[in-house]
Amino acid sequence: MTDINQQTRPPLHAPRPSEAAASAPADRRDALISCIELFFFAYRDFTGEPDAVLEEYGFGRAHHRVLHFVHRNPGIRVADLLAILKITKQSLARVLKQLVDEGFIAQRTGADDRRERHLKVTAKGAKLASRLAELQIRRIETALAKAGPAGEGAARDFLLAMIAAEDQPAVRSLLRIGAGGNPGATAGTTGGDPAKGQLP
Amino acid sequence: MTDINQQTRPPLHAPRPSEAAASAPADRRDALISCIELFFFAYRDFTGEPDAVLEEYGFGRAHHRVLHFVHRNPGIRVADLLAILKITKQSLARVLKQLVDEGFIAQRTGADDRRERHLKVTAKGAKLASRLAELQIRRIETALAKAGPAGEGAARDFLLAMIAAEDQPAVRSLLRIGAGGNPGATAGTTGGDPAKGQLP
DNA sequence: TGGTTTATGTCAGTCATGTTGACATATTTG
DNA sequence: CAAATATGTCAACATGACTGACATAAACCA
Repeated sequence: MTDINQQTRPPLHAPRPSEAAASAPADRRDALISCIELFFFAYRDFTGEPDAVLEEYGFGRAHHRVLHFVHRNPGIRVADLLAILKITKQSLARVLKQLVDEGFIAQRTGADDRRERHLKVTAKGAKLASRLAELQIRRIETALAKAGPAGEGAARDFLLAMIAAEDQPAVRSLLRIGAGGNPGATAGTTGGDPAKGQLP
Repeated sequence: MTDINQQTRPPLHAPRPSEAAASAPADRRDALISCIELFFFAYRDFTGEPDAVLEEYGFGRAHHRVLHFVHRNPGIRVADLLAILKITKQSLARVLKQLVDEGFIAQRTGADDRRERHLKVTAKGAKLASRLAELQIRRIETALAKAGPAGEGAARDFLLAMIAAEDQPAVRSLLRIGAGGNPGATAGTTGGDPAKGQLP
């Protein structure tokens, strides 16, 4: 198997044609493209460690997402989970059923509206969710540290701004985040009660 | 269908037990957990627009990744692509075959070593790759702008630091990135020729 | 009250993308 | 020439997404 880390060949990249010219925009474009790639590699490694743990339980990425958001939002309804994950109820059903059957998540009929199912993690589920979160927290903590103290806010602003504009109010509400670091940029959109209306 | 954006219910989150206590670490933990969620939402939206375009062609995420790295690394060998993507040759074969059959990628037998296949995009492939890259570039450009001018470097450092330490040399080389923004943090690891040895 | 809407669950089939394992072919290398 | 290497290919399988159809219970409303 060709290891990515032991090669004795010339650099992979032929200099791109536009690169030699004194073109500032081409350099700029290159920098942005490398951000695309950084984001790809970063996300892959971000999920890598949890995936290894989940495998011990016979779970996958989908289980992690469900467990995480139920852990973070005790009493969440099925419909809310679907809205957050943006998957179909059939997709959710498969993994949720496993998590419930194996005792990681408990369901309870809604008191107000008895059609609703409210989900929360069991002690067992909380333990696994915390273990997985710990791995990602540590990685993020280290990465933020390397971005510097001032860089932490910037990194958060960057991630938030990467989210589609139409989803941002919901995400801000879900995460209890105020207006972004650069006020004015989203002015006009920030005119809502941050704690109400976006997600149930 | 419950829309994520029109609800009239109380806030989803019950305040977590640890939240009321004057615990700085719990707040810190919460902030980091919201980064986990930001990263999840950000990556999903990051790939959302390209996915919609790819669908027009009957392609998926896997096709985009292959097309992207071939576009960025003309003449790349199959083995190198496998090392970058970290998938099996069987997985690669399926999507690569489609891209070749449909004229987006061309193969050429290696001049030095005739066992090797060197891949590059065709004009048609370059056009699609550029179109997809443009979508992601614009999103990143906007997001970096919102992180502020000083935040741009921080965001890049953050993403790079999110990558597993053992992959960083290879990624730095692939992206032609020098040592990270915070010198000293990775000191000792940075002692290599940046343009050689990591990837072919 | 009774019909409609809503929240949820479930069956059945399909698709995309990853995996393992086995094996074939061409070419380079020792 | 034998062994190692780079690539390709067949077959089977797992995961996690999708669509479409239908069932049930509860709430809402005219």
